[in-house]
This record gives sequence, C-alpha cells and structure tokens, in this order.
Amino acid sequence: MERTDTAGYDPRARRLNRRIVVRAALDLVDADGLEALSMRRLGQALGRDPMALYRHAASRKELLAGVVELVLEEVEVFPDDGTSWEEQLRRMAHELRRVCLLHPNVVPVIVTGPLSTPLGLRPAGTLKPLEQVLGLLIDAGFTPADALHVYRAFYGFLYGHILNELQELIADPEENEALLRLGLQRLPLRDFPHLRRMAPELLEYNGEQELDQGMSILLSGLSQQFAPAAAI
Amino acid sequence: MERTDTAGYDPRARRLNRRIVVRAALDLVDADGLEALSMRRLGQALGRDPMALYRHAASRKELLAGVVELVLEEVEVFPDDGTSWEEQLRRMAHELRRVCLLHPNVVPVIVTGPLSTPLGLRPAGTLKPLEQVLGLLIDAGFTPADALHVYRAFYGFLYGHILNELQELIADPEENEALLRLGLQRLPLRDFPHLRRMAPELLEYNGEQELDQGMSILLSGLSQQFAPAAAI
DNA sequence: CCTGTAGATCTACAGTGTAGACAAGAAGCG
DNA sequence: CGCTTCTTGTCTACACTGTAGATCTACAGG
Repeated sequence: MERTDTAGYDPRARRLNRRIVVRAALDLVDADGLEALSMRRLGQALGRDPMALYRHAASRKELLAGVVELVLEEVEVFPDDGTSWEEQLRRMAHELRRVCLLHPNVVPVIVTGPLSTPLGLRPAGTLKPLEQVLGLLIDAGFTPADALHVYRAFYGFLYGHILNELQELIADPEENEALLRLGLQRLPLRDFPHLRRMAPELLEYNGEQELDQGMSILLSGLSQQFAPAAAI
Repeated sequence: MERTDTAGYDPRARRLNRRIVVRAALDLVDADGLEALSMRRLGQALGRDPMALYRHAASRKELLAGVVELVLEEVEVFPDDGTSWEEQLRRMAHELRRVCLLHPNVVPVIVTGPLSTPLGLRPAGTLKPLEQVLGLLIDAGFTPADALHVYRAFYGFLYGHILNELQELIADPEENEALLRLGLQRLPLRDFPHLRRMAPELLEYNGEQELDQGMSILLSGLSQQFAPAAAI
C-alpha cells in the first residue's frame, strides 16, 4: 500500500545504507519530481523514521548530490576505440543525453548543483568525464590548453542542448499541439511575426537529431578553429 | 535597521505594487541568494505583512518568474545595425552574459524555470529574444527551419557557457588557487593524470574570452554547415 | 455622508529541515 | 557466555516555510 516499496527492497528488511537511501531518493524524484523529495516522504518510502536518513546522508543537499552522482554513474563510458575524436565526442554527447532523458527531474540539479562546489572538491565520479575528454583530446594532438577550451565548448553546448530539449517537450505531444498554437495565437502579430509562423517547425522537434546536428556544427567549427597538431 | 530599506524606497511610503514587490525580491536574491527569498523575509524587507505580497504575486513561483522577467529586461536589445548576423549574435551573447553575471543567483531559475512552462504560454518578454534572432537570421537569408536550428544551437551553447562560467569562478580567486591545487592533489594520479596537470590552465579562466572563442567556434561551424541562401 | 472595493493584516494549518537526547541492536573481545 | 562500544534507528522539539480564509482599513465614486 501507499508507497512502501518504491523499488525491489522491502522496508525493514535489513539495515539501511547509503546506496539504498540514495537509490530510493532517485526513485522518488523520478516518480514525483524534485519537490516531492522530502526527508519525511523518503523515510516513509523506506519504512523508517525520517531521522534515520541522516545516518547516511548529511543533509538534503548532500542527498541530492548523491542522487546526481548516481545518475551520472549510469552514463556508460566507452573505451577509446579507434574512431576519430569527433566521433567519440559525438557518441559521448548522445550517451549523456540518453541518461538525462531517463531522469528529467534530476537535470536541473545536475546542471545547477555543482555551482558553488569548487571543481577540486567535487566527487571523483563527476570529474571522470572531464578527465576522459581531456585524455581523448590530448591523445588526438591538442595542447592541454586547447583541450580545455574544447572541453568547455563541448560541455557547454551539450548541457545547453539538454536543457533546451527538456523545455521543448514537456507535455505529451497531443495536447502540445493545441497548446502551442493557442499560445502563439495569443502573441500580437506585429511584435512576433516570425515566431507565429513557426508553429509547424516547432512541432517537429526531434531532440536526438537536433543534438546531432548541433554537434556537427560544433565539431566542424572546432576542427576548423583548432587544428590538432598531430593526427598521428 | 535590519533590512528595512533594501533599495531606495522606504517602507510604508505608499501602496505596494507589483513592480516594487518584484524589484525587492530581486534585491533580496541578489544579496542573499535564492533560498533567502521567503515571503516572510520579503514582507519584512518591505515593511509589510507577508500576506500583503499575495495581492501582487500569485505565489512564490510566480514571484520568481517575475524576477526572471525583470532580469531579462535588463538585457539591452540593439537594433539591427548593418553588421553581419554572426557579429550580431556574438554581441547578443556577450550582452546576455553580462546581465547574468550581474545576477548570478538568478541564473539557475533563468535556465531551469521555463521547464514545464510550454513555449506558447511564456511571458512575451521571454519570447522577445527568440523573435529577434529569428528575424535576424531570416533576413540574413536562412530558411525559417534553419533559422530555428541556428537559434537552438546558439542559445544552447550560450546557456551552457553561462552555467559553466558560473561554476568556474565562485569563490574569490585568492583562496581559489589554494583550494584548487589542494583539490587536485586529492585525486589519485593514476585515475586523473591529465586533470592534475591542468592547474595552471584552470586558474587562468577568462569567461569573456572563453565565450568569445566559443562563439567563434560555433559561428564558424554554423556558416559552414548552413550557408545562408542569399547574403543580400 | 454612505457604500463598495481593493489592499493590508491576522490567525491558523500543514508541511519543511534538522538539532539533541535516548533506545535498540550489532559487533568486538574477554 | 557476559560485557562493553559503536552504529543505527527513534522520538521530541524548534524554527521555519507557503498560503487559505476571515477580518480589518482606507480610499474611490456616488
């Protein structure tokens, strides 16, 4: 009944541990959104006193950080196959997008959370992708400084795209169409002439394709702006 | 004393209105962060009962939306001068960055807020930039569909950059250096060989330059991927 | 003057994060 | 086994939060 078994573990089974708590928190956020994650509700989901959670997470913020880490662990990190650095970046982008779409409610925390957590102090899991990309680029012949620039452009664009995509397709497409047209109708024609004609294009949004296209743009710009010194 | 006059209006002076309330909310967020914005504190800042605010903002969420709108109004929108669309996009990017850096605490809401607010229903102020960019690109010879793609790539990258920049320079640079080095030291050398050598590069971050460089990359990719049909 | 109405206030409720004291239970060791 | 120690869970309590609903106040138009 209620919300006792959010996943597979039945409550009171055995002692809590951090994994279980964070996992349950993620389930709760996935199911009911960020605001639904309160210590009391989470305690209830686990069949424990809310205060029990504090043995495994220092605070709500810290718990959320754990949730982010857990989500990022879902990102599959592929070994360096032989393909070009461009193709590898492209694949990593799609992979991160995939995971983010599985946990849309967590995305705001992912992109916004590490604010005010200085880079050096972040959990190792969060830094792993950075290291990987740097290695990839340096191996491809970039100087360390350029690799850093490329990394920033890459992740900047990627995060930006994911945010945009989540904004674009919230409601189900059915009522989305009506809503969009109605919304556009509301705009004064003289102030928004172009936007009002965009309804068909706005409805045909395809996130994967859009990301791929964006990546093409970015990568083509990248390899034009920074030519890697040695292509082996 | 306390926090009665956050700006220039003294409390009890005359009747409240939405402008005053939202303005005070922005001041509060700028000064003490997002979490400091509560109806009670805001009421106190204005010398009124907290409940009075509900006559001018339907809820805390709606109040925050007003704050975002207010910030975005600070973005100066330049008329179409003769320069190329690339230069105009570049200038708009710098302008948005400038405003966001003036209100870093609001940025999470800016990039995250419009989630779950379907495009058609957003306040006109938020849609103005979209319309402007579309017009600019279409005038430059892009098809509407391509203009939309370019817009998405542009704003995706821009938002991503701003988020990244805010993450990079939170603390004051003085203690940032020590902290960064200490943080990097903590990482195991075998897992993070590149990152650990990056300290000097990481310390020389220049957001404006980084954005400009990123824009160059993006724009160069853009004009290579989509050739505007007619350059007039 | 009186009255209608919009604005401001008061009270109250359900919910929040979490500090601090305490109990129950597992684990180590003789 | 008993005894101690440390970890984990529970309970109570406090200072907050957003906001619904009723009530009071002040100003508008007649």
